[in-house]
Amino acid sequence: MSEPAYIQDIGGYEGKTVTVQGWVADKTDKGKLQFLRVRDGTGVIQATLFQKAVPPEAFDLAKHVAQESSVVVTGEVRKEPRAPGGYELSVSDMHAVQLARGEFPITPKEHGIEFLMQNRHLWLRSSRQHAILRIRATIIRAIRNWLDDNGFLLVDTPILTPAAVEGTTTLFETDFYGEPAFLTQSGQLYNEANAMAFGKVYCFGPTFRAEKSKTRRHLSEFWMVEPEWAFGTLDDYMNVAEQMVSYVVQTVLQERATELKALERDTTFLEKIVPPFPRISYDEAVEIIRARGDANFKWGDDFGAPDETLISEQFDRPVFVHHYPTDMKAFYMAPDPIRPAVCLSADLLAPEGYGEVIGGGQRSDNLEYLEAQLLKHNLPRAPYEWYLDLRKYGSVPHCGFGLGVERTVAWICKLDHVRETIAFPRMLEKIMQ
RNA sequence: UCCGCGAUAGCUCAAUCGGCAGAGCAUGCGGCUGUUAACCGCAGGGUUCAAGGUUCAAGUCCUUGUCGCGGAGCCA
Repeated sequence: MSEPAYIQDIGGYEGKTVTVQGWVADKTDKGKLQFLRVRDGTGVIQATLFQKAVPPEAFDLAKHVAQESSVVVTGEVRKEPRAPGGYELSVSDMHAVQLARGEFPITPKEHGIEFLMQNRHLWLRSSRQHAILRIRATIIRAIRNWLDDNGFLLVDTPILTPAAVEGTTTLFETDFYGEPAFLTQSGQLYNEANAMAFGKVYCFGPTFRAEKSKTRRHLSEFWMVEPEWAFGTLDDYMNVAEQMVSYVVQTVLQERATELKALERDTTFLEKIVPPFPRISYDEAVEIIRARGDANFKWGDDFGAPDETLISEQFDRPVFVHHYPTDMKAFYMAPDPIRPAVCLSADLLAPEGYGEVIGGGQRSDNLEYLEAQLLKHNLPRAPYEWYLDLRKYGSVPHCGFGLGVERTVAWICKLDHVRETIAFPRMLEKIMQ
């Protein structure tokens, strides 16, 4: 038996005979000549079988093998400009591991989204999904690398939580030994405890929101990275976030050019993603909306999707919108000391209409203010007692933010919908595979 | 939760005014030594989402329901 090889390394085997183990992605029958496109998860290579060059059983197999049958193909690696990828396998022998039973649902032709989502477990085998999920993996690795290299310690926060962080209507409830427990909406409050212990920390994990949101930017289960650090201010947060996001985008440009090209992503937009990012206040954002969109937009209202698009369209880079009205944001956001009606928060809006990819800001370090905020938001004190402790024992200014992985992937890949950015999306009231 | 659109062959879709259920792709068989969205020929393939109603006649019109898609609100 010849040397086993992965398709991604095939260029290093030119002139040698190798064995590729994979699946039949596609084929062309030319009579006495068969072309198979074989996929092994690392890539696709064209395997060419001439009738007189292979055993009769192998040729018969190639002629009749159905799409997505698993096969082992042995042949000589040849440089071949006519083949996709530039290399081709001149097959000397081939056998099947398992012949696909019946027709593979996902053909090289077009399909509707409903059908594709029903067959998500099989759709993952297609080249477009490969490109997206490889870029996702690179984005996650780049985020981790940047944080690890910049002094942030990974301290993961719990997924099962006893109480709501920001209200209860959007929580998934579970039965925890007979007591209600909720799937986490954010690691934020725990992050603050960790930041007071370790200085600079981050958590990275799944997050759950039972929101009745049925849009192209919402998932019920999504991944979020949340850095949090002591002695950090609103400006520090924006500096860190723009460095991290720029690093992520540049890493994808360097390492995933093939995948971006497969997605037909215009990378000129991505190449511009370098610090500094423009920063505007909520007040200024309202002016933009009033001037170019809704003239009657009320100060204190949250931005809708069209408003966010309008704002982000004014810039060629992601834009921070800071100093939101205090009443609009979570109870723990620090109010501006000079103008308490606004708080030291900022969201990062991605370009090209992708909306909010980061939310964050400076947290209040004041015990009395937080006690008052709990009352104002009708939150019970007992579950937050430990959180208030953080303001009793060496409270310091601190800040942090949360970046939504799926929205970031959708933006960088320029996808219509976040459902393709994760292998098995969990969407509103829908859980299939 | 609200608004809009849709459901016909395995898939993507067509079917005029209410009048014989169609195409392309996929599949099967045959042909072809450079295909790569191949090409050429032949063949098979239908509870028109469900239930009810109007009609001589319903894929088409009406009612209800189910599911899907798009958008809004809310959020990352």
